[in-house]
Amino acid sequence: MADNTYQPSEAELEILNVIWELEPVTVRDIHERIARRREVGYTTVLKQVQRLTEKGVLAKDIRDGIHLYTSTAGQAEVKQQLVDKMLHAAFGGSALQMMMHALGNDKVPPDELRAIKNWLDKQV
Amino acid sequence: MADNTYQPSEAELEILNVIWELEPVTVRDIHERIARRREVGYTTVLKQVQRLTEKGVLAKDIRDGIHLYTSTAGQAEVKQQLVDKMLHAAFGGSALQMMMHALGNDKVPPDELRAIKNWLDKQV
DNA sequence: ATTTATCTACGACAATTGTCGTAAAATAAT
DNA sequence: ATTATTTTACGACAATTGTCGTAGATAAAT
Repeated sequence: MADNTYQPSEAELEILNVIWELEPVTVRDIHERIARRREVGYTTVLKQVQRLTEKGVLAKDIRDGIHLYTSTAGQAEVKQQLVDKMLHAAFGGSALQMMMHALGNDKVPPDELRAIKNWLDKQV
Repeated sequence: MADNTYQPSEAELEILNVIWELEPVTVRDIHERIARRREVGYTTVLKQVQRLTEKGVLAKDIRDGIHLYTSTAGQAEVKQQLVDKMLHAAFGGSALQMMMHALGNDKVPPDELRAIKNWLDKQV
């Protein structure tokens, strides 16, 4: 299995997101999902999936001749990782700074804000 | 000047951070700063700076034969941009999700949390 | 002025990323 | 069985990124 701290590229993350939601999945499944939102060739997705498998981030299981993929990387860990990296690279590790950029400018709906406050209350 | 929505790479951001703090700066300044934290050649930094300048993200002003650089990209905008991208790519646009990953696991000090709550109170 | 030291310009290179095309293999349809 | 369809494997390519080395230009020291 992959070490838990893989940093996927953008296209890779797009694929991982589908897998986390639907695993186990075929390449076709993934492509179908992604192609809803943007144009991309089947072989493009396939290649990306094969690379992720090579890297050990995905595991392949051939059942009845059908190639099924699952993730070996934990969703939470990967996302944590991504956030942490940005936190340090862009905000000097200040969660508050990041928050303000994430929430500050407009368009985060008020109920999101309220939900966050709620959650924070439970934390502290 | 660059359009306000440039997405710097990691090494580029590292440089931009120094510039935002100290501009106008020489390449030497930047290199000196970055070399404190990790080993990297002067020409490596120089090249990166030149590329950023080519892209229009930095502006160069030669005064008395000294090459001084400043940023044409707003710090807030660039960071906003980075956060927004991650917000959508990794968390389906849910600020709460992102928050929980940013703050949830461990090591954000309590006073940070309190500061964030404080700030949120003022927002809602 | 000549030499020395410092910067800048330029180009190079390997690794990664996003993207396909083509060919081979496997399945399904007739 | 033959043909057609679908999947997978493989390799290719251009763009980007991170990294320097070398050489030429500039400035400083003697």
